[in-house]
Amino acid sequence: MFSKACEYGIRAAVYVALQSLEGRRVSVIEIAEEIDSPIAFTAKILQQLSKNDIINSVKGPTGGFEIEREDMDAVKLSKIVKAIDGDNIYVGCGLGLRECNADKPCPLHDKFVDIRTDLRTMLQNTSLFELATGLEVGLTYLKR
Amino acid sequence: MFSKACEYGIRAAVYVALQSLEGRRVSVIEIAEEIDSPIAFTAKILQQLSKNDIINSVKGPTGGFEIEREDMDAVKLSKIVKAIDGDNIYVGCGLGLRECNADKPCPLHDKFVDIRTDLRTMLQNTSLFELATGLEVGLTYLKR
DNA sequence: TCAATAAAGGACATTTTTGTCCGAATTATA
DNA sequence: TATAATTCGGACAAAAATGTCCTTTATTGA
Repeated sequence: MFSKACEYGIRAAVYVALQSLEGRRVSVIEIAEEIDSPIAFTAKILQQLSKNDIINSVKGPTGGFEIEREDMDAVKLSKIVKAIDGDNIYVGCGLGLRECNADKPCPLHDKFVDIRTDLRTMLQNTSLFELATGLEVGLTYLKR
Repeated sequence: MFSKACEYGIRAAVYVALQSLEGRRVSVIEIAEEIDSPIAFTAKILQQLSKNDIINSVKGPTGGFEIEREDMDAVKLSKIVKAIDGDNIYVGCGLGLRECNADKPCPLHDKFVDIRTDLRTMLQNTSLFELATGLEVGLTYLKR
């Protein structure tokens, strides 16, 4: 569904949000540890998130990654997915046709439209804050 | 969503079904031409489909691929997807966690369950026959 | 100012996916 | 029986995704 990079990216962003709620800025090493991901690869992904204004990065001692409380509401999953995987998941054709649409549909088009729309809606409506609070309360997990 | 191999596999299977409805057995070359896919790669995928009893293959002159009318009903998309991509798409965790379930859910678990279930249901309920007939009537397309 | 800390960035390595090539096996038909 | 058409199977090639390493840059605080 999502690429590995995107999975790590979402998990990392949620962890950063959770810690920012506690007022803590976190390092790549801590993030990778807490979401169980390869450190250097995670660092690359965090750079992408930072460049796409999804999280903030601060260099130097006491540096790390963080996200403002208001951005947690503004940043929806769709923004993260688009930044890392592009939007082909919920825009492209299920069978890989370039020009698949209601006028010239692939055999799966109609059946796919609903699922794709549900997925898009879910990603566009789910904020980082929402996901972070579930974690905060101990209802959800980011590892294993 | 699906791998390229799986996209080609579904398109190939639908084309074989369509031609079998007309009583024609088709070659790899014709299939690749009609679904706009790389020939040799498509040949490998057809082998997989054949080994998984999704389509039949016949060697030698006048040989090619075909599928029985009754198998078109029995073969659902889920069988093709499982044969090529495995069932991780609609079974695995959206964020890549190995042990994600209702007891120990990832932050996206609840929101993903519905979409994943819809996808699984759709794949399990859609037969090759159904897809082939849409093509036959000229309502859908396999190229571009 | 200097040392230590942390992200940024580039080069490289590994693995997986996608794709190609070619000879072997099978079989219809002349 | 010989030939040609076709799939099968293995080895190889290329591209993309995943992952690592090391140097540079920025910044803090002693």
